[in-house]
Amino acid sequence: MDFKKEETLRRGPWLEEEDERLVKFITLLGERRWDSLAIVSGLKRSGKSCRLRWMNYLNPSLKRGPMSQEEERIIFQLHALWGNKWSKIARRLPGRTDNEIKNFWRTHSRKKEEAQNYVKLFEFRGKTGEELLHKYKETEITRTRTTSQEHGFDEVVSMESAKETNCGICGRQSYGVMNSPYENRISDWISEISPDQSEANLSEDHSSSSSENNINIGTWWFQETRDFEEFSCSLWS
DNA sequence: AATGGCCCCAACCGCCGTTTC
DNA sequence: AGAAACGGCGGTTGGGGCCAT
Repeated sequence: MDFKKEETLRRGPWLEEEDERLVKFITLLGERRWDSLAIVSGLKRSGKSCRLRWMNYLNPSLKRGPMSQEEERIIFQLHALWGNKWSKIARRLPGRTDNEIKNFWRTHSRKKEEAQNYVKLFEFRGKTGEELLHKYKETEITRTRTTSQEHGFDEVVSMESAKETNCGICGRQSYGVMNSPYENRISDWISEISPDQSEANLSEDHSSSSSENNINIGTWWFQETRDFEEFSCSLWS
């Protein structure tokens, strides 16, 4: 890339004004031609950086907040199946990004591994280790709840709730997806520009969420891997 | 109150495959 | 056909926040 051009590019955390400008231009021009979009918008960012910011943070279809148990289970199982194919795994979890899943995995796989090592150690000493696993799960639930509260979300649905389990990976609301002030602002920007379109997207989300399916994904997925793949793919169509 | 260590996650980097011209 | 631009992906980094000391 041109050295002079690169020299003037901004890096590091995005400012609110930059986010707002980016959202406006994406709404006008669409999610493509990122280099051109970066230039036209006047943002002193690379196209790649703009794309990443949108894909990983600004896109209103993204979920916020901690992973549900169902999501965690899916991540662990798919990782066992596919390895570090984060984007592939992310496609099975609408609203979650590869980056998010990658970060989640790095954090929690280590914890889980540690817990399992303890279990092995205690089993070796003649104990069951179930108590430790239980303890681990408890701390994870506590973590999840406090994290949600820290971020100021409107509602937190218990990870044990039957509603959430039944809705699986269907829709944002079924996850107890909450509206952080920042997320609300992004939605406002978009609706300011094209209220019709955002409305349409919302209703589309609703229909594609297929809550009528009422399927407990977590319990049957491993017996019905193929069906699940088809089901989750259909969420994206 | 200061500080050092740890965790989390947004952002960046480099590579590679695909698309466009 | 080939070069350049674009987009996607996985790995890595850096900074902010939290917590224990």
